[in-house]
Amino acid sequence: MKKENHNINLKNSNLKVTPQRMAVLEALNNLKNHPTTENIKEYVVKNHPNIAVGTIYKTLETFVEKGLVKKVKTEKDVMRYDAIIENHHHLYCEDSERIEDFFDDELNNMLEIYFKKKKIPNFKVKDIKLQIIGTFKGNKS
Amino acid sequence: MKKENHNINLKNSNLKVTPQRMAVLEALNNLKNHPTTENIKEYVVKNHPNIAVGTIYKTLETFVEKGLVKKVKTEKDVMRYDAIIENHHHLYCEDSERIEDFFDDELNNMLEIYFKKKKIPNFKVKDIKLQIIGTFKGNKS
DNA sequence: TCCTAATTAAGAATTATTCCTATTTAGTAA
DNA sequence: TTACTAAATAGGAATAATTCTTAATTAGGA
Ligand SMILES: [Mn+2]
Ligand SMILES: [Mn+2]
Ligand SMILES: [Zn+2]
Ligand SMILES: [Zn+2]
Repeated sequence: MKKENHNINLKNSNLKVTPQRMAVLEALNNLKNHPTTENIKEYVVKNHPNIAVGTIYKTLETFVEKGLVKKVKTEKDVMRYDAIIENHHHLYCEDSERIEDFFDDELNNMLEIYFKKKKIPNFKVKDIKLQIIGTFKGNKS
Repeated sequence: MKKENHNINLKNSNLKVTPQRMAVLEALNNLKNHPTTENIKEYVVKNHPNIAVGTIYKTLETFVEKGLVKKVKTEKDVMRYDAIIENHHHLYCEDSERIEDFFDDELNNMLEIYFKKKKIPNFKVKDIKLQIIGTFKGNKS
């Protein structure tokens, strides 16, 4: 994703375009595996050695509020972020911190149809995400 | 769930039966909404005013290790625990901290069949959990 | 170019959780 | 029963992630 797009995304959200925000957006788009704030800091610091860590926290919070990024649910004490906004699911590795994206339109359709037919009493479904837990075969975990 | 069962669960896990562990188990079984450590502490303290908060953390960690309870994935900074071990899904309220259990064998079967047929490359599925996000209608949120 | 509300840097403060260690205790075996 | 000992707990210090505070800086508009 190019700088132009970041620029546009920020403006669309009524956010001032600052070097710090551009840097965090770039980190989010380049880092895989649903980065922690720490991961993002490490990436950003390369080009912006003077950025304050509080700014990164604040920036991420702002981005979540504006819907530019999403938080990823985990059972750990560190927050992780997802630069991909479109609906998708996650593969959680049982023995490492690896979390991969999983896209599957067929699955989404199946679930949509299922829950359209079978209502949940007293609950209005807005979104469904799968946590697919298991292990990655082969390559680096 | 009666005290007898707690007793048995602990012994089966090779854990000494202590008043503290009994109390935490009882709290877990009585508190709904996937309690935090704080919730559990508040409950336990009623009958065990002298329990140390560190003991509750340690006890919960031990229970998770032994598979007596599970952690619940959230995007918050407080851990939440689930006394229900059998496979089930969760309804997450968008506007509150409410998380309810959702059991659905038909859904589980559908998913099992789906993923049996459609393999995920390089990933061995062990477990699938749905996060069903939305809002509760009516009653107290 | 100037103005000002928004943003940032820096570091203190907070919160949840973990760690440490002296003391206590559950379970076991004499 | 009693004594023993590994395991568990209490109490409090330490840590780690995150949030808060405030003075200085800056982006974007007039
Ligand atoms: Mn979490
Ligand atoms: Mn924390
Ligand atoms: Zn993702
Ligand atoms: Zn549950």
